Amino acid sequence: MAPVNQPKDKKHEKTHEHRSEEAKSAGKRKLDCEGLENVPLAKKLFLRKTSKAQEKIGWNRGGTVMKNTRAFFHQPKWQRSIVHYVYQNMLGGSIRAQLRQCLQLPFLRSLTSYRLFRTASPFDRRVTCLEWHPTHPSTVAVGSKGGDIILWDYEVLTKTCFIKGKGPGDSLGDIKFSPYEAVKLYVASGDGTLSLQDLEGRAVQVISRAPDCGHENHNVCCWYCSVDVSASCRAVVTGDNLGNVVLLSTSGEEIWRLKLHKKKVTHVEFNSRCEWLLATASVDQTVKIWDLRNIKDKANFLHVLPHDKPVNAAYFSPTDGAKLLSTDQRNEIRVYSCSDWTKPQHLIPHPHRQFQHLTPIKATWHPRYDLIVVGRYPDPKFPGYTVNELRTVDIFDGNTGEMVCQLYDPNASGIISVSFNILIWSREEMVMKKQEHLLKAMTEQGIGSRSLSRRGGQKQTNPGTSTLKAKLLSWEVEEMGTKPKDSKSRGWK
DNA sequence: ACCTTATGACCCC
DNA sequence: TGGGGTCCCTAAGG
Repeated sequence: MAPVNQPKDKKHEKTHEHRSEEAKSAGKRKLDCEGLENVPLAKKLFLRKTSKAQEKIGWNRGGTVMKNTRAFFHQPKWQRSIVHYVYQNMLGGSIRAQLRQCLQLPFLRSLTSYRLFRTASPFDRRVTCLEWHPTHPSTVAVGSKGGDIILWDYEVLTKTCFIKGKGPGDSLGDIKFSPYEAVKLYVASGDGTLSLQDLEGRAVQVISRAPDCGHENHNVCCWYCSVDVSASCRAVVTGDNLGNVVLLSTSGEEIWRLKLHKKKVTHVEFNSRCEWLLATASVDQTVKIWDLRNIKDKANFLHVLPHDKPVNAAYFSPTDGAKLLSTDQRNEIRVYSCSDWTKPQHLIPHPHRQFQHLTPIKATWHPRYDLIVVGRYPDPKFPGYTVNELRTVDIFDGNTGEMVCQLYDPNASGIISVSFNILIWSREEMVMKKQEHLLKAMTEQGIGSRSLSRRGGQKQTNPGTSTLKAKLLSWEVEEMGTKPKDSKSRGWK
């Protein structure tokens, strides 16, 4: 399935184990490691993209897979055939750059057949952030403008968990799964707190509070906008709307707080392969690369990457941590390489301009290929604009900068970035199969009939499959009984 | 059909 | 450095 706009699966590879000796002692060169052997099996098994292939061939059965996999891994390199790599790829393991390139092609071919699989609109405000579950392949955590968080397994009808937010002012800038306990989420909120939320209902732990501005309405002037967690450093970074970056221990002790940017820090991120490397992005139109071992003030960054507009995000590539993908607030996507931070390797023109009432659009990496996924917001002022230009999800090759695919489904009206609804895409044949499966479950549970009537005006494209599709597309998490009664929902147009 | 609400970024004093 | 006004121009709910 295709990441909608914010897959951010980097944490799959971001965790402790890989950042071993080499990463610790190394500089930039070590970023480019190809090592597949060190990747823990558990990680390989659960990388999101693998799930479909696994299901298809019935290999998704814990113990057996582990054994087989282990056998494969212990083959000497020279004995390995393409089968080994294909298999390894299916399991989500990291692969050599060349092979990744070669496997990318069939993946791209399958991408063109991706269709909307399921949607959910569980919030009364727009979606502001999304994170894939670190180990469960079909589960996402999604945060809203009102502070709500939903944990949703879209392969199953009734598996969700909903944490109600505080409403206005509790806008969630960013969420990250704890690398230690997957039931916990670090949450940066517009109410000024950085907290560790528990998805199983245990008490919320406030990790940090943005400085009090002294006004009546406490904290309204300062709030955290972004978070990241490093398992190996046992550290959390966060950035606020005034340009401060804070480094904390995972339990909340403040290590330092420095004003590293002139304006809002939209994104902070640890590098997955090099534990001391940190990237920050800001509306001050810069991305800065830092050496965590040596941060004193705003001037002693390793590199500045000046942009022409405010920057929404700067993500390290999950494949090797050696590239950085930035999105500005108008029409540029950039790919930088750690081999030369002085200029972007690719400057991709792309319309995704900032608008007050839209969640900022952020180009993100596919978790296993150097592919870039980004929502298009057609702009009459953008060169090449046409009147009927669609609000697609665009996919670019991160190595060439070429656009390789556009996803579009008329059922998903509006701007298809992380914005108003949660959209899950999957391969067409899988969509059919899975929708049938889910529909059967719905009928069995006697819960299929009311969703259609409640939701007028949905456009249907194919009369043959429309009923089925409409039911699943309009299916709301609300009907699973997890949505609070006082929360109004948004349906499909 | 029309109005309201929604804590973004920038410019100016 | 901070408050007020303006512009960017979506989308749902009443």
